[in-house]
Amino acid sequence: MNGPKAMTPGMSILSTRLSRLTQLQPADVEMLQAAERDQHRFPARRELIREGEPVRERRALLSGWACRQRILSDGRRQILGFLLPGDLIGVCQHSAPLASTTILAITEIVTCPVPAAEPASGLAEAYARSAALEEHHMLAQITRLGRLNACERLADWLLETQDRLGFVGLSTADQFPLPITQEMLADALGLTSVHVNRTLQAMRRDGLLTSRSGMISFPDRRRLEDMIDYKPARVSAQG
Amino acid sequence: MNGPKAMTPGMSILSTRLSRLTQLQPADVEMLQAAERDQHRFPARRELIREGEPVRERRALLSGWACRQRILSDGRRQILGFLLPGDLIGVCQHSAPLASTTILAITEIVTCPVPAAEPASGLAEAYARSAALEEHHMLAQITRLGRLNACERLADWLLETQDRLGFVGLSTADQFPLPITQEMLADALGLTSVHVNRTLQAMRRDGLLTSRSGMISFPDRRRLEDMIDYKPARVSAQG
DNA sequence: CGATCGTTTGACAAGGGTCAAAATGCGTGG
DNA sequence: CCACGCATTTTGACCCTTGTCAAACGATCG
Repeated sequence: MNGPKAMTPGMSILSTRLSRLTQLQPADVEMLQAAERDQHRFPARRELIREGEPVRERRALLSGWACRQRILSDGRRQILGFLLPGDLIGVCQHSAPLASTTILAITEIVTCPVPAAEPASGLAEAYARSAALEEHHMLAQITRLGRLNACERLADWLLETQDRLGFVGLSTADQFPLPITQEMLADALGLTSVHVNRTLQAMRRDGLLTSRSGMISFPDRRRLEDMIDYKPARVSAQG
Repeated sequence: MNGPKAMTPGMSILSTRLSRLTQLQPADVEMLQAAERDQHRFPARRELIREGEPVRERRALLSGWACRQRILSDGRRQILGFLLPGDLIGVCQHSAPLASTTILAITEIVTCPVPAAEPASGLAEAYARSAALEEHHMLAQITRLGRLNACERLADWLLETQDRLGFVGLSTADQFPLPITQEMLADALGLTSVHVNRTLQAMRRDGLLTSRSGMISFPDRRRLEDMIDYKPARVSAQG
């Protein structure tokens, strides 16, 4: 578990990501950067929100990894998705919302509050596009679990994750951090950790990926993309 | 394929569902009922929206079933979710949205336009809660595909579907219409139609369900619920 | 230098997939 | 009212991907 060290303390990840989602007014960027100064730190393994409880406040992730998860009554776990730096947590349009999932810090994480947006403002548009992206990820997850085999699931998820990290400048062209265990990967991809392990080994043998000390890289990303017909997320006609 | 006949032509399904989601002003209800008069009919198998194309208008489903689906390059299909009477289609907060999935009419369907809502109005709240419910269904779908076996997937999906239909008065306590083929069920649940068939037979043998001419009923719904630890959707602290 | 967590390996089992064909149901037209 | 044609459901035999259980190995940290 060595992700946090690899990530910068998040100087302005939130405003970076949101202004890449849509053009923001300078006043909005300032407001976001002010909010980012109000940082709150959580240790790894801490639950931020528990499924079914009222959502108190809207927060954004500035650094570290978190996940949304559900535990079944017999102990099986499903990781519904991962939260990466720049992502919004619990931002939702209706009043009195209940948390739809538990949110768990994977590494140590830093969060900040998310300023409220005027209706129809650029900021509101950015939040809406962020939500649309999140929906896109959920749909991708459904397709992965429903119709892809183990190798395809891994490839698809890794490509998506590299894109998401790259979007906020946390992935270089050739490598990115992966601060999660194979067991978490298994719980996210609907597999067992044993099978994830074997599939990763096979992919390494085939030259599809290499990894060392929590960093992943693709010798030939194009080949991976072609293998599973990967398409990057696209949510709006503008940008 | 005999669902449509079993459903009423949708006198006021939309306003019924939305006002069950949150308290609405009489003026809002009137506006919705006016919108419902502007009906548009689509034949079964027609694509309403194609993935990646701009979303032109917001519509609501008044009667019939539709689904959101994705086709992989080699022909595999994943059904991401089903749209039932009262559901909103393509309602989204940001400008210039692109359709995240193709939407396909399963039976013949009737739709109407969805009136725009004032920010912070009761109507806006209703739309937001509808979106939250939709997110809930996607999360349930992820858990189903990731961590439930074939029988559990069927049971979980059937219970959820009965609840959704019951919410708009389309399910009596003991039976509800299921106007879809086993192959569609397979594409939704990440299985093959052969396996869906065998699993359904096993469930009938075990007295978990009975079906005849497109109607499903549960001899003992409680038993099914206990079997998979089913919890009905809950999205807001109020109601 | 144990203790602990995570990764790796092996042998075996099983849930679910594949392929192909038969049976059933159903709408249509004569 | 019957017969035909198509879609859907059902069945059988066989196989493969993935899961299970258990143990060994490796790294990291107090």
